[in-house]
Amino acid sequence: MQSTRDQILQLANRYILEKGFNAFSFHDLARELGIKTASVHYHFPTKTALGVALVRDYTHQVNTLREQTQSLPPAEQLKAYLSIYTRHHADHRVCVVGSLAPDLYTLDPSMAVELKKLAEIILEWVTAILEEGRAAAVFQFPELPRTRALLLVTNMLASLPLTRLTTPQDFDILQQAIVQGLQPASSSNR
Amino acid sequence: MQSTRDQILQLANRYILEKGFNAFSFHDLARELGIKTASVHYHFPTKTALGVALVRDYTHQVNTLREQTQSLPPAEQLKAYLSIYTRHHADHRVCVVGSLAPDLYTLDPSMAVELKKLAEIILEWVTAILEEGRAAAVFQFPELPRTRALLLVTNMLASLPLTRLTTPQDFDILQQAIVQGLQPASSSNR
DNA sequence: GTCTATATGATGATAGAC
DNA sequence: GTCTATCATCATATAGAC
Repeated sequence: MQSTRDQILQLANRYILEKGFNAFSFHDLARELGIKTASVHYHFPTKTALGVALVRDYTHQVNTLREQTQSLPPAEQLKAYLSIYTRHHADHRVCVVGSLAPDLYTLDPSMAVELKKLAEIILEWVTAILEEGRAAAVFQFPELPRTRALLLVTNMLASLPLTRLTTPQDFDILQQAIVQGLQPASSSNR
Repeated sequence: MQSTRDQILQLANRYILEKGFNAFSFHDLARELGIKTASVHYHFPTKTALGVALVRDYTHQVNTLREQTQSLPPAEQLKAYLSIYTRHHADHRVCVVGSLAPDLYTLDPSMAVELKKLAEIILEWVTAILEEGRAAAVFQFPELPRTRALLLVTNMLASLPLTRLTTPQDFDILQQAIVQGLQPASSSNR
């Protein structure tokens, strides 16, 4: 059985990833959960408080996934990272960073801070995967690991909104190209 | 002298790229232009009408830039494309697609249609640049041109929101890596 | 083209009863 | 924890005068 707090968090997460932080209200949450807006305010005094809790939650999930996969081979770690976006894509959603970053200047500073932390955590994780993969000779790339991580993360971040405009297949094409681009190449690489 | 209509369009464009479509109102526009909301409604009956005009405007600018640069060498054409994002980055803005695509499911269908057209136009343009560059042996890459265009465009789309979270220098690092990654390589390529 | 005035509904948030 | 009731504010939009 899920607490009301968790139900609110989960539903708000869905709204943010589907419509954006500025396009849902406490009334939307209350209606869908069969409660009143005052009850939502009991669990989260302000919308900003809800937003902060949500980003922290997401950050925690990312950290957990990293820990759970850190002893796997680099290629599997990368798969785990990419699987986040595969799931979002299947649900026609974008990711938290992709949703909130464009709205950054409309967010309360307390939310912005959490979002920046999340972005750093993701970048650091991907950088570490790439470094380990290159050291093990299962990945090959000419850039600095962090630079390649920036390329990879921006690919994934934008793949979700962009392929809602083109075609869902483009998402699979993108993920495949990213994996192949890291392959130690016979002759030419990505 | 700029018409009121054009002033509204320009200001709305700024708001969308800085805060998102769902985070500015006709009152914001009116206040900053020293007019009343009813006057804004005279030029654009609905917010959706304003949004449609805005995306069409942006599409027109992209088309113009493509035409103006189509007889230049591929590397210069690519620079022209990348310069769009360089300018947005300097202004702490995202691009139209990067701003509106995450909000897609909150937009009126008439806006969504224009946005999808814009995305296709950009992808087609970049694909053409990459094809021409590879034919002229100034670019090298193993993917299909359209696949590489997807990679390149997602890099640029997400670079603007993401580097507002990390550091502005990351934007330059990204653009440089993209250009270098297309270089016909001595040994290893991107 | 721009204004005043107004309608209508949504939004974030709070006080206090149960 | 959840409710009713209420508030102030804001948003989109329209009618009609100037």
